[in-house]
Amino acid sequence: MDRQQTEKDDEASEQGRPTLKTLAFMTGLGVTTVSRALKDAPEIGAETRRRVQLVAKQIGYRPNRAGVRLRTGKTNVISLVLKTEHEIMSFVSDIIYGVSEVIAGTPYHLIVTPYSRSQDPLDPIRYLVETGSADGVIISRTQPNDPRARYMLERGIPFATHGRTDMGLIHPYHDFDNYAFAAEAVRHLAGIGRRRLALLAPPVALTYHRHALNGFTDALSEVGASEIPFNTVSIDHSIEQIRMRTAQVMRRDVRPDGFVSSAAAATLAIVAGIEDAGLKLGRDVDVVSKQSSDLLHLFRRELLVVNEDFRLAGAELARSVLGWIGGAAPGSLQSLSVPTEVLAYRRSTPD
Amino acid sequence: MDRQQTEKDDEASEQGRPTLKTLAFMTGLGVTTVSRALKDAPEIGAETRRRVQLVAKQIGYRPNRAGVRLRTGKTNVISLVLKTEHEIMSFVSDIIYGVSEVIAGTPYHLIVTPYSRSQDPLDPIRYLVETGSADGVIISRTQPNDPRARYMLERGIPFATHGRTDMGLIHPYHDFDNYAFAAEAVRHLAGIGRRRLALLAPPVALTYHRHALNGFTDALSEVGASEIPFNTVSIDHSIEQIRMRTAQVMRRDVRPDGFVSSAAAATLAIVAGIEDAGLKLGRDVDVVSKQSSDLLHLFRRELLVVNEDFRLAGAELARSVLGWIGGAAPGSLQSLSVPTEVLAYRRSTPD
DNA sequence: GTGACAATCTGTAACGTTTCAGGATATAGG
DNA sequence: CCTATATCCTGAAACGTTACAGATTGTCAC
Repeated sequence: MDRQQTEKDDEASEQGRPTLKTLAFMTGLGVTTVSRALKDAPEIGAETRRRVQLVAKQIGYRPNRAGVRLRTGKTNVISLVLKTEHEIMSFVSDIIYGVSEVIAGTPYHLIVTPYSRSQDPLDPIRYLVETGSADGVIISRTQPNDPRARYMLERGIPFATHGRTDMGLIHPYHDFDNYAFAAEAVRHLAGIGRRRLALLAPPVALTYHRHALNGFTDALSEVGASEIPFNTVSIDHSIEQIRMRTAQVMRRDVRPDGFVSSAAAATLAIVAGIEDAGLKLGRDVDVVSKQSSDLLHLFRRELLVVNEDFRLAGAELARSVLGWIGGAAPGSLQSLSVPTEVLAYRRSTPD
Repeated sequence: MDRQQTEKDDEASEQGRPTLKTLAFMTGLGVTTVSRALKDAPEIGAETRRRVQLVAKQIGYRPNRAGVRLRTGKTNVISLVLKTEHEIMSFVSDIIYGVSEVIAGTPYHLIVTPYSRSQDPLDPIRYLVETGSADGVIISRTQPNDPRARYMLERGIPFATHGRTDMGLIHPYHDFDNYAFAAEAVRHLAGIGRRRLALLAPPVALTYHRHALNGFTDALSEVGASEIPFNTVSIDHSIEQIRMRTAQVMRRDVRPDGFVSSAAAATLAIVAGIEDAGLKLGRDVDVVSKQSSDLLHLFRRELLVVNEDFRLAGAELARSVLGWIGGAAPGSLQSLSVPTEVLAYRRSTPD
């Protein structure tokens, strides 16, 4: 009797999770054949292929990620790079859910790679690229001239940015149309008689600062309203800073009668500042704000809102990265989310 | 001249990232020696050790994760298992930041493993364990008799729960003391003259439902106040449902003059419901709410709040899991976060 | 001088996968 | 009957790491 098989018997009867070797033993085929059969290689007979796949499914075979990764370099990982500073009413959970939605049912895992304020934003990217820790990367807080995007383009690693760059380089992105948002907001405010408008913009360093600003000023001249400068704060400032600054500007003789706010949390601060100055929302001043969940109307029903869907953003970003990894042209993986119209929950009548 | 070295020369002069082989070539040592030297093994000469470590640092050697994982089974991954349903004002970003904080500077990566409402919560856990995808797991939405905790205990995989179980089994957890929160809230409301209190509790299935409820009822009898039943909704219900239900109960003859709310988003709904019924916060009724970021006082300054720090929770959970992986006793890795006292921003005087 | 022993170091194998370079068999062409 | 070719399958090697089982020194006791 042939006892050279002893080793193989042992291996295959071991308890651990099944490997290609297990499958090979069970089907009586070679490891190579099994590997090929599982990925529908054409040089494997149709019947063999079905047989292998059946057995694999039956015993719940799952390729060992470490094995694949070591051999091929493919990590099956998408990394979401995040700044860990506390953003109040943060949208990152929504982005994560959006990404998750898309990669569920793919072999991809989502890893979250954090960096802190004190760090160079390039650090985590370098780490990921140098250690080959991910097949694709998603970044946010995108800048017009973004060193991270440039770096990844140079190394040829697929990525997508939340927000656009402005370097003449082509890469996948998803962005909310902040130009349209700001412009619509201004038009709406003008439509209800507001003439002196202030913009609480995103931080200057980020690309969408300019988008929002341009939409704001373009619409201002279109409707013939004027701007009250409000650029000493941005939505990155603290609630308290925005609140104080708002109160200050509202106490002036020439004060805004309308605000455009690029973030929901900041809007709370603006409203607080307005009320600190003894003025009333909806009567003395109106505020149009972006929001990512439908909460602002509970806060003050006079608030005017435009919705931004971060879960959608996450999903689009994930789709883009996977698309690039899958070989699609980066230029074809760009999307822009069109704002909803300005929504008024209920306006109190000015008296 | 010895040209048997040709192969080795080639390998070491390749461009890719350095491996043990590269280091071995550069130092003139064997791969095994290098591997040992890097982990301070005692059988390596002190000088050799320093030399290897110096070179490794110089050329920026980083162990290949796939190699380690394949050989040892160690993934250097912590998985955070999350339900992906849209939670408004979600705290998951804070938890993620807290976890990140702790695992920064360790070789660990954080992967987010989602599951959706429709799925068995055990599914993602089974996946992780069966595929050996993580060295440690963090779960939330913990139940008194939690199948996930039981499963992981059986398989011996380190984990920590956000919230406690009640199965007589010992495992690491971090929890906010919701008993103390609810009790304190009741005492505070009683202290300002409120006698008929309603509790908006966490969903019944979760362990901290009972904690909150017990704290609530114990304190009620302690201060001699009475409960207005409000258990047809929980903080898992939609804003609209909570709002409607609040308005209903506030229109009754015998209505609450105080609420204890276990979540900030739900509090917005409660307040909206109160005002729907034509009543005034701070005059007709007071509300004590948990909050995880300091926003509620902007919403209505009459709100009474207790802060819960989810970033801390994330950090503690990460520390617990790492501790367990590191061999600490699970029983020593449990922590309970004591609530801050009830904070009043500013109360309007009842008239 | 020799055996024992400690101190350092090293090669080989293995983890699970895919790729490379074939090998075996059958079919067809001449 | 032999060769060419297509079809289907296979073993060996490699990815980077660690564990195992030595190998090579030098030192010391006797």
